[in-house]
Amino acid sequence: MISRQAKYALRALIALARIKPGSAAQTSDIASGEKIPKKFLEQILLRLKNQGMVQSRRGNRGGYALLKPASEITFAQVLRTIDGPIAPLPCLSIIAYARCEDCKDEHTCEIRKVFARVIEPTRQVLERTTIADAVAGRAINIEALPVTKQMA
Amino acid sequence: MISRQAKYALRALIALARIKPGSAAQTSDIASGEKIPKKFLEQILLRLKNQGMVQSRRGNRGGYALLKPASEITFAQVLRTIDGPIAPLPCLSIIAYARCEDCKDEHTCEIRKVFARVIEPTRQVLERTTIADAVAGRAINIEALPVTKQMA
DNA sequence: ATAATCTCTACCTATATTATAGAATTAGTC
DNA sequence: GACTAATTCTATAATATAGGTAGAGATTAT
Repeated sequence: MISRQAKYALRALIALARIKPGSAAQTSDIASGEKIPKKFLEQILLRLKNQGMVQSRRGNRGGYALLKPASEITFAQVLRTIDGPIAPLPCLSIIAYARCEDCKDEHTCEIRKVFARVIEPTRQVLERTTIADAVAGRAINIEALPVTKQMA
Repeated sequence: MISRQAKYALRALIALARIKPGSAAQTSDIASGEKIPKKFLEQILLRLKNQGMVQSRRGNRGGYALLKPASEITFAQVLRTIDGPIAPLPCLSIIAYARCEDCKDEHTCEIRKVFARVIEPTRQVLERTTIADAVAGRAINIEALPVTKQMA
């Protein structure tokens, strides 16, 4: 399960992608429009800002706007920013690899092999699907994805 | 990330699948062999027993053994027993479906659509891979999986 | 009997999740 | 310049989850 926070982040980014380019949306508007607790959303937007996904303007008539084009913000980036690694095992994580302390041999670990097969298509989808895709209502078709070889 | 408990459960089941049929393995042996805290493993085996995956004998020379053939215990079953739903969103769960309270319309939710694509191949692998596969060292090849249509 | 083992319940600690509160800062507007 | 509306930042809190420990009780083989 992804966290509620991650879901909120995706919804907020989608909302920001929908506003007129050049304009900004205020936290309150997004919060009420998406039914997200306002002060909670503030923190989420702040994290997205620190990651360089959105920009903000303070003060009267301030608000948030996307910093990068929606087509360059992937679901994977958002999930990694909010929830951390996408991988089901530490030893399969790209952004936070860690050896399983209790694993005898990573290369022969059968559990790892199974989850390597699991995470592969997941990454394919999450890294190729962007906020723009979500806004446009075109989720990537899994059948169109090239099949890649097993990870090393 | 799957929980450590789930990883322990999988390893314990694999260990049980390796012992001589008809015999039993004791918690202590599995615990030391797999580097799992013994009392923690006890609880895990108990849960697996209550789910009908393993059987136990108490008292002197007691222990655990698989109740079902290893080829009939899937990774998905184990994960669901220990960690709960496999789905990334409540609204995509088979075993614990729940509407997202803050979702306007489930059928047009773009986030849901994306994660529906994500969970599909994951389920394919986890529901087809068994403890026997892991023991035999043959993880299912993702390329061999039939591609299915999008979920409704 | 007794020793070994599973069974069951309770407990504990640390961390993550999901928020809420409020003061500080900034920027537009009158 | 004062006012107001907004973000920024930090702190706090309630709740849940994860990971593990403890120990009494039940059961079985010897």
